[in-house]
Order: sequence, then C-alpha cells, then structure tokens
Amino acid sequence: MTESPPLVAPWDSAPERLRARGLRWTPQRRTVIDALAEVRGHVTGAELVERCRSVHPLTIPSTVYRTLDVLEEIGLVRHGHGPDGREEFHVGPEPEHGHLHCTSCGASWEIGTDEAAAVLDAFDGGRGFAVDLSHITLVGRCRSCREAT
Amino acid sequence: MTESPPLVAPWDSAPERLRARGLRWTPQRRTVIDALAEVRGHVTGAELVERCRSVHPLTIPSTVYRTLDVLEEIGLVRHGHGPDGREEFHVGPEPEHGHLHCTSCGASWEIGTDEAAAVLDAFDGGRGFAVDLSHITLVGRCRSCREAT
DNA sequence: CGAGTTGTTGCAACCAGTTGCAGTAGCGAG
DNA sequence: CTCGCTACTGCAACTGGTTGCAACAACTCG
Repeated sequence: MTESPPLVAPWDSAPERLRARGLRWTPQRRTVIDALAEVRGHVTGAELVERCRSVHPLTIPSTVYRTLDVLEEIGLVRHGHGPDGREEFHVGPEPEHGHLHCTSCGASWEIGTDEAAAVLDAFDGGRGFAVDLSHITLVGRCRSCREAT
Repeated sequence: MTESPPLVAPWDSAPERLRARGLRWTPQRRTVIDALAEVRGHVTGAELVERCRSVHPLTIPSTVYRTLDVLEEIGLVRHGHGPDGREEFHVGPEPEHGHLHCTSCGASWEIGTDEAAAVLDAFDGGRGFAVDLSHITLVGRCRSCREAT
C-alpha cells in the first residue's frame, strides 16, 4: 500500500502471497486470477464477473468482489472509479496511471507522467498529501470540444 | 455547462428556468428544490431522497434522481463522485472546489484554489484539456498517515 | 493421516441508482 | 374555461455492488 509492489502481474506468486498472510488458495480465487491474467489495462467489476462466469458458470459475484478486495490488499490489483463512478480494476503490466475523460465527446486519454508529476507536486509540496492518481478519472472537456463551442 | 452559471442557488428562478426550456414546474420538483435549498456544500443522492421523504413521505427515488438530472442541465447543481464512487451533488453558494480524501484515516479536505490552479495548468497548457475538479475526489494519503508508517 | 481452526463460500437480502412504460397532469392555444 | 400535446410521475424490474450469516473446506498441528 505504501510503496509500489511489482504490479507486473506475478500471478504465479499469488498462492504464496496469500498463504504468507494466513489467507487461503481456493479454486474460486484461481478462477478470478485466471480471468485477470487475460486482462491488459482495466476491467470493470461486472466485466470480470462475466469473464469468470464464462469459464466457470457457477461463479458468484460477491465471491469475485471479495477476491478482488484481498488481491488489492496484497498489491496484485488496484481499484479505481470510472467517470460514472463505477468500479474499475487496474491490472499490470502498465505502471500506475490515471485517465482523462471528456464529458462532451466521451473520449478518454491516459495521463502522462509529466502531467502526473505536476499534480503530485501540487499537493505533496504544500500539505504533504500523496495523491493516488491511478484511483480516479479526471473529467472535463477536451480541446476539440472546447473549440467546437 | 460551458461557462459557470450563477451557482449561488437562485432557487426562486427555477420555475422560469424550467419553463424557458419547455420543461415543467411540478410539486415533486418543488419538494426536491426545497430540500436542496437547505443544503450547504454537498449531498449524496440517497441523503437527498431521505430529506425529501421526511417532508413528503410519498417521494419516489427515481423522481428525485431524474429531477437532479434536469437541475444539472439547467446549471443549478453539479454532480460528482465521492471516494467510494457514490454520487454526490454540489450545490451553492460555494464556488467549484474538489476534495482530497485520505484512504488511511478517512479524513477529507478541500482543494485550495492555488492547488486547483496548478492542476488546471498541468492539463490546460499541454493538451488543452479543461479539468473539472469539482467533479471528483482525489484520493491518497495525508501527511500524518505517511509519517505514521 | 485425521481432527480442529478459522478463512472462505454461497446465498439471500439489501443499498444506490437506472430504465421502460402506461397513466397523469402541466401549461399553452383557442 | 376547456382541450390537447407531451413532459413528468409512479411503479416495477433491473444493474452493479455490498453485507450478514450458516455451512464448508483449506491449511496446521499432532
């Protein structure tokens, strides 16, 4: 939670990571991790539930969400919220990065490292707050939409 | 939506504003606006539904949410998302401002105008994106929580 | 290998919010 | 003041996600 763990999905290490904390390695968790392993970038919770179900139709949503919670605690995924507030899970191999979402045209962009640094600085300097940009999606209006009005 | 309308709640003007757009002024909308008029800062959707119900127990949630949608279109409220992704409505008289939320201790702070300006600049300069900071809550860890580890 | 602990599952109920639709009622025209 | 158009309401069903609880099954220890 404090420093960045290797976010480049070391899915194979999941069982050990769990057991090291006194947690358990179960078939259901394997299903979720298998589904995650096929994802690059982001998935919404519902999407992931769907993927799990397509492999193993008996998958229960609450189990998937609870598994995601423990995977987050272990540092294997991170969750955030899309522009509509819905949950979104970030998985490796990409480093932490946030998103911009235009409310006019609906397009999205990744936040660049230089931009991220500027935001981090704005809050770290003055009040010592370490912003987690990967958690959210910044909304607003993109250049072309602004010019269009 | 483009420029800032007078967000200092001119609730009295609501009926005219609605009619000017071919929309209607109904008892249910009055209930919602009365509830909003007593709010300073933010309300979650559920909270507002509750307030409406306490005055007029027959209030239906979907009506409240739909009313909030039209009030947003008219510029009387703005919606955003709290740290957990739940809806949050910003009402006057405060100017647009975002929030910081510490995931460790759960505390929240308002984003200062200078900090906001830094964020705005970071995206406006390079790519011409106008971030709407009032829409979101930035999460991270505050100074004391960082020092505690 | 068998028993006990306790983390995990499945389920059902629930919360916040959205949507489709038939019936109701604002509001402008006559 | 009445009529008609159509925005709006109420309802019921649904989506995404959470929670409490009893039954279950990983893992540990003997």
